[in-house]
Amino acid sequence: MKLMRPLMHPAIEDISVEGILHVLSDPVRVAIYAELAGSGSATMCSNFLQVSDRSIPKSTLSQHFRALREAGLVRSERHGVEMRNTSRCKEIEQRFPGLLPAILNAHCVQNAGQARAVKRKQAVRKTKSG
Amino acid sequence: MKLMRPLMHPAIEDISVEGILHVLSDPVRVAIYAELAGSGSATMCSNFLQVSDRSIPKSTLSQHFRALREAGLVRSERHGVEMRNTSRCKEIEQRFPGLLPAILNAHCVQNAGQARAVKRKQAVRKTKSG
DNA sequence: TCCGTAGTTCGTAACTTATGAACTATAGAA
DNA sequence: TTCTATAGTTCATAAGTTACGAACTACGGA
Repeated sequence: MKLMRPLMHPAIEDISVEGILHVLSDPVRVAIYAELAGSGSATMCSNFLQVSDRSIPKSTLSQHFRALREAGLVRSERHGVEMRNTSRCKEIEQRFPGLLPAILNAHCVQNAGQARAVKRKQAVRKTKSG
Repeated sequence: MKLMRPLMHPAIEDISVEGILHVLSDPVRVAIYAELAGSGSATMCSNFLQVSDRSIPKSTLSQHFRALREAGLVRSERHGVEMRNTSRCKEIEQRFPGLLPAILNAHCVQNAGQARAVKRKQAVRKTKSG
């Protein structure tokens, strides 16, 4: 009978810039983290994402949360059958001031730019067809 | 006779946060970039690194510079037999304000912390032996 | 005790990265 | 022009990483 390993969280001083950058260099993981740390709710259970985007298998999501946790970006706690994740942004802000805000802001800028590009394309298509 | 492909540089609007984070999540590449963009000289030829750190094979260094270039962090130009690399930090600062300064600063913080940890260990060793 | 839900682990296929050997490209000497 | 040295690139491949389905654990409630 193989048992589940306990959840590992690095101490704040063991969190590395490379680790943070690596974990946030994946589009799914930045999106999760942006939701958690940004405008969204302070806590998020992994299942929320499975419900909102059925395209990501749950084993993959589980690995993404593990990556976020082991890089120190997120604190996870089991509550009954579900897992609650909270951002460790305050701690990280102490160690690496400005890093996470800058990344999240860049992420927003990029998303806004993409949305604008899509609108432009739609407008062009309408002009051609009309 | 296979010829060398031309150097590809993305347009500023095609540079992605994920690409930047991924490329800078490698310790060798952040170190190169920090040297280029930070306190060091504005231009750097790849060979400089081979001379200063013999432990990295030149084919590996070549790939690292290609990664930096294709993520949009660096502009490379061939000058005779050597390659000159310059940071594209001004352009990136326009697109993603504060992102690169925050990463470079975090990198400094981390290096400073590591240096302090090493000194602490040395001090402990001296106390034990003395 | 059995079922359903939430998440984890494992095996493996697909992808990425590092590196040595062989190459291109250029400058300068003979 | 041809030879030689230097700087960097490409290619093959070995080593490492990641994604995902199937089978599992863990917990709550009927």
